[in-house]
Amino acid sequence: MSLRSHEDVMKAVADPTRVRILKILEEGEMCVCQIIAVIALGQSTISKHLFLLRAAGLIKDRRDKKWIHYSLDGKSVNLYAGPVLRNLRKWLNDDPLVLKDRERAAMAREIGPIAICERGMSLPGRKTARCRPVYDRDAPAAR
Amino acid sequence: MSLRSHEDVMKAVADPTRVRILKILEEGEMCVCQIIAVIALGQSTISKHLFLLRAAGLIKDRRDKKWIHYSLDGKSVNLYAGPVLRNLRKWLNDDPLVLKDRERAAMAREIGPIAICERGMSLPGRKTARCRPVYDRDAPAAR
DNA sequence: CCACCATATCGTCAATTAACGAATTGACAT
DNA sequence: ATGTCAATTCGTTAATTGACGATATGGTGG
Repeated sequence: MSLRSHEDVMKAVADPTRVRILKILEEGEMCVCQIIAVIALGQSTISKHLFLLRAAGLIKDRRDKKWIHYSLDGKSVNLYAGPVLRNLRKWLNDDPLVLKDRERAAMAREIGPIAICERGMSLPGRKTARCRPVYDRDAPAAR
Repeated sequence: MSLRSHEDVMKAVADPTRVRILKILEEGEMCVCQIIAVIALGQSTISKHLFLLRAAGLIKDRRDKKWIHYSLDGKSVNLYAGPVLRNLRKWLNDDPLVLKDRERAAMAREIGPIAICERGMSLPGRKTARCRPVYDRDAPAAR
């Protein structure tokens, strides 16, 4: 446990997309297809993010039938993972994007993996506009 | 205080060089030329790192005569800075590179800014070999 | 034991980042 | 006022990163 593993964890939580994933996992485990639907980025992109989060010891996975469910790793081998997850739980709970993700995550949980995969890993969303919440670092501060 | 400022702080501590700087500042404030001598990277490189750490609210600066002294920012405006600094204080205290930096920092403090600047911002070091402690992410685990 | 399909991996591209040396800045001290 | 010099900013380069679409993998369920 030294600079190396510290770097892994900090780099993992330095990316807003990965933080968004961690924040929706706070509510409970989720399968990959659901995470893809909520975050609305390419499947390979999400897969890579999950790989990095797991490599950092922040999340763990479990297979159930055709689906792989990810969840926060409560007892990580990485010394730094626990405290970081505990801080995160207290933080960002009023961030607009995190809130929106939570809503979408709730929807994804209701719908369930089967229906989400059938729909091509997307959420219902509004009929007209493409509804994909994105993180824009340079967006004006929340209203 | 949301994803944006969280990102700033986490990105700041995701870089091992910046962590090394924070760890030597734990022992007390230091002027730029001393930090350069301890970390042994280019002057402009260190200056950039200090800029990012300050932008993240992790450190603050103070001018004394010709020298600018940096120190950990105990009461940062960035909500995330305090907890992160507090964690860091507990962490990495047995990392080989951090330990070596501490020795060099002690030396730099003894010598003082004046002498260090005269020496071209370097520490005495062993007579023969170029003695520059570097972080190698892929180095075999510490002996 | 085979086909399917959820997930992982690969290859590519654009954007970001960390390093360097050179040029600039600006406070101090004459 | 002005030269000095510690520190910052600039410009370049190589390495890393995040995104994508296409392809590969391997567990499930027939």
